[in-house]
Amino acid sequence: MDKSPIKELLNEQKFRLTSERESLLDVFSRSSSMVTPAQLYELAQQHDIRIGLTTVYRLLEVLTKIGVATPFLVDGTIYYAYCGCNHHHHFVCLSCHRVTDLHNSCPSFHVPENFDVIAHRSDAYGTCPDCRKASEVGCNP
Amino acid sequence: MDKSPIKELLNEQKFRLTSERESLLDVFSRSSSMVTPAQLYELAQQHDIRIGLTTVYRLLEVLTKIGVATPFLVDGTIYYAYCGCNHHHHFVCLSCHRVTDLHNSCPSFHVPENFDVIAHRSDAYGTCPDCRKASEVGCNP
DNA sequence: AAAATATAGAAAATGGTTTTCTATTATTGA
DNA sequence: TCAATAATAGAAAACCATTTTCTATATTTT
Repeated sequence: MDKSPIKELLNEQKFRLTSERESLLDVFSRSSSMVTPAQLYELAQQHDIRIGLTTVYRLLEVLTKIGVATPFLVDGTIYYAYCGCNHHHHFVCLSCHRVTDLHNSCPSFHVPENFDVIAHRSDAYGTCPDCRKASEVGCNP
Repeated sequence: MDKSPIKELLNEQKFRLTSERESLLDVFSRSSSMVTPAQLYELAQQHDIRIGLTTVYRLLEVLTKIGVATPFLVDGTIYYAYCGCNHHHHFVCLSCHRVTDLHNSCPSFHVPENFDVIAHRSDAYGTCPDCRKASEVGCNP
């Protein structure tokens, strides 16, 4: 993956792309599901990346600030999805938490006078093909 | 406000609308901003409603389950907005957390084959007229 | 009315997240 | 290049929102 655009975004706000963050970012960007900080920490360890949990929290924080990560609240727990550098919407599987990027056109919000829209979220939730199949097969009472 | 549709929704899942919940629901539904559990607890106390913080958490939990409350994650903290019984979208002021209901048509999500959309969220974030004015006036360096 | 079920609330426990502090590492600037 | 400044890493402790326990009370159901 090309990290230079992310590096630029980071630099704009005086954030540094250290080797720890770079490896962690690699793991994060390759994950097809959204992950909790603890899960990302776990993932990193499986890839022999030795970093502290604190570092994971801090990376997710800066990535969220620059828009490369997006936090999701599902059933009370906070997950982060890797979003790269361009705006899009998401389909989130409520069963396996896999995230599929959607490239629909953005909805138009008709807000009252003098309201200033500076961001929006527009995401779909449901069941992905795999989980759908699994639930159909496994449902044997 | 008419609580009977909410009461029905609660009953469907064997939840009870006790007097504590009823008063708390009144306060919650009249709040124009989204609130944290602690803030709702605070609000209740100001209205001389003596309930425990635990009860606030539990009410928000059941209201979320029946779709009458919606949790929002803003800057790492979880807020709940009162949503009543009909689906709509939201404008959230990032400054004062006031919530304005939007009644736009729902966006159409074009998902790949065999993806099953069962819910969606589509919300706008920005600055409300009051906060916009405040920031313009108060910005005196 | 009696039995079963759900709720209220205080107190304690839990656990995700943040803070603190020190040692490194990277960037700036003389 | 060599300081000086600023940002980061990481372990440990602190913090605090949320959940769990447990007992008493209230509401449904039978």
